[in-house]
Amino acid sequence: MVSIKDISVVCGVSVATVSKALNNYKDIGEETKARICQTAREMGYVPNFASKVLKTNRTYNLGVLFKDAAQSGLTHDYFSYVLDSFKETAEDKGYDITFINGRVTGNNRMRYLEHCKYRRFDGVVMACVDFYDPEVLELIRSDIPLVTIDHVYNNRSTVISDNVKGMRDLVQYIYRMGHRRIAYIHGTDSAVTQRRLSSFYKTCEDLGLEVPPEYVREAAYRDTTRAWIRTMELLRLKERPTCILYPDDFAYIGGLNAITESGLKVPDDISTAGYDGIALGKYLAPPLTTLEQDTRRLGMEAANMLINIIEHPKTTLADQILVEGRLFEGGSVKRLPAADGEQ
Amino acid sequence: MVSIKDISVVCGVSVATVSKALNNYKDIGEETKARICQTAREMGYVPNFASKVLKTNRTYNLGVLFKDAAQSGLTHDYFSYVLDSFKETAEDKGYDITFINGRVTGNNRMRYLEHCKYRRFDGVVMACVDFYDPEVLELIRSDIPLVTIDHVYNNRSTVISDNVKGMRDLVQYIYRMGHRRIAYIHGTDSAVTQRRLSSFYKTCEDLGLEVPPEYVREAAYRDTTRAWIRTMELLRLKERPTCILYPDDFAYIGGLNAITESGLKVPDDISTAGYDGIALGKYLAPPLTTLEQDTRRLGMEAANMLINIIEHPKTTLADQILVEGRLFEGGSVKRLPAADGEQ
DNA sequence: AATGAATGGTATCGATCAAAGACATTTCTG
DNA sequence: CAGAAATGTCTTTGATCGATACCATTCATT
Repeated sequence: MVSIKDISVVCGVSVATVSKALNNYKDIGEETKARICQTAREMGYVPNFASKVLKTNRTYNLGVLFKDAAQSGLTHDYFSYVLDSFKETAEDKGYDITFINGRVTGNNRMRYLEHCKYRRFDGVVMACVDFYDPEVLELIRSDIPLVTIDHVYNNRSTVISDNVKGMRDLVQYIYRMGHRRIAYIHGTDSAVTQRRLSSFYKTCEDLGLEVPPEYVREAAYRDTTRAWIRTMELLRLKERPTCILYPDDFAYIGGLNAITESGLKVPDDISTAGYDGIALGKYLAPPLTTLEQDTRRLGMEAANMLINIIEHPKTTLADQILVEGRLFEGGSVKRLPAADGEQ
Repeated sequence: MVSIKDISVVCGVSVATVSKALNNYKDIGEETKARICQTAREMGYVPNFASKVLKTNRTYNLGVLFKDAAQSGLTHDYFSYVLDSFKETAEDKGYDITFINGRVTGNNRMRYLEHCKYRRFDGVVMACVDFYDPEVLELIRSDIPLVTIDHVYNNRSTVISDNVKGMRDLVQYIYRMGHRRIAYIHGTDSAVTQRRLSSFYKTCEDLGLEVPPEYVREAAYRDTTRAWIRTMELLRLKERPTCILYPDDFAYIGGLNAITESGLKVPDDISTAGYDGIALGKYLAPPLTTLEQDTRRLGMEAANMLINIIEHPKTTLADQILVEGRLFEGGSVKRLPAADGEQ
């Protein structure tokens, strides 16, 4: 591997001069600079990242922490979109992406924070993690620049999908379609779930809908089996809902199977809606009505926010960006004759 | 940040001794070692990765190159599974994962190889890339330990999904189900496509099936629109096929829509089969018959292979691991009355 | 005196950075 | 106007980041 030392010898200058030439310092002769850069190129010089980091303490590497309950890893169809967009944006600005994990060295395991310190990430983004995990909290409390996605901590910047508005839009739409008996199979407890659930209740209340307790049930995100069970329970109720909301589009598939197996059809016999807007939903028959999260913008905003914190630590206060979703009108919500004269 | 220097001061020993203690050298007193390790822990010592790399030239970081034609990035539903498994395996062995890209620094863009050299990856895995891209070839020809997935190069190790056997299994199954007019919408030209396509022809020939040229058409992988068009073309043929094979499960969705829009039903009016075995396929109605690729094993083998090359460079020759898939019998292939007396 | 175990000294990896030096040019001063 | 001082431009020197590795040293034991 060729180093600046090698270049300095060839060009007959000192290493410092080479370093300056390659880093575009102003106090260097135009001609010398050109000659050095030219030589560097010819010799196939690639800077040594390790020694650079050692001196500058900047890695241009960002850590990504992600670990959902279902262990879906990179195959998570909401997060993988967000991450992809995050990656694109970060790479455009010269940052690389490395995954944070409980790094193994010998027989020791590093905690997340240790791993971040070890790799000297300039910053960290986290999503979908167990936000009460002590290791996660330790990372949050550290002084590493950090952005969370879909979870708010004190003094930490966040990009968050607007679940309150999203759920409201969804419920209002369903209401406008004439539904008055709306059930909600919600995800397990988390900040996201809480926000969606309270928005669900609030919106129903505003619309003058009563929500029988048995209409609200829990099933883990992306858990098709559980969604199947909950759907069956709802279908067996004496007063069956006319529309069921699911934790997410993927879990919905389980619900859809339950409905089909019960000899019912969407949307003729029962209406449904999901949440997320994953690719597959559009191709179901009928296409699933859902609240499409703006994954591109979520990832992009998170990356910009994080890089901003890294590059302007002084001027950046803990901030919060709310990213709105968009209602996707599939065909899974049937228009009912309005129960009380609404259009 | 605490360094071994700090520890050496506290313990009253030299930095060399601390280094030895922390790295489990044998020529060090048990007691001293214990004391040093204890102190290091108490002081919250985390080794400085950069200086370590500078001396040892080992980063324990692997580069991942992935860029498919459709730019699906991390959301690719075959690759994201492979990568996830690769990541798990690598992390278990103490390696981290970073994405390779045309890294941007200032106004220069690094080529893939430069990026790898810069980050000093111990090894590289590549999948789904344009294998004829000059930058990719440059990387292939370099001396960096490297494993490719689903593409064979001279002198480079590969993990490859057994597309020949996969396609054969699929076609034979369809034949056993009584089908004699089988169409194949294949992906665009690539090693994978070639293998599947020639296996398709070969198997048909072995089974004594003639394949009219108009039964074989092309549509890019994951391209639902193109699959829709090709399906429509096939459905309009005078002698319509009884079964259509698709490039992959995702593209199939486009085909399914074409079929539905034509007023036909799967499998009653026409049978279908995909390739890949993505999660969604099982939840379609009927579940899609497909050749499920063993993504877990592909990722795992690739990681093991790569780490093996890195850690035993001498003893490891360029190798090739074939990973078999598994036929998933969904319900999309209808049993037909056997045309010629087979069971 | 020879052996072996434990520990220490120090050059080194490849870059950056502050400070100093070389040299030419401009400005000042008597 | 000559010579000294100051200024500015470009380049070099050498310390430094934190760990490793080789070789040297110390001291107890055989």
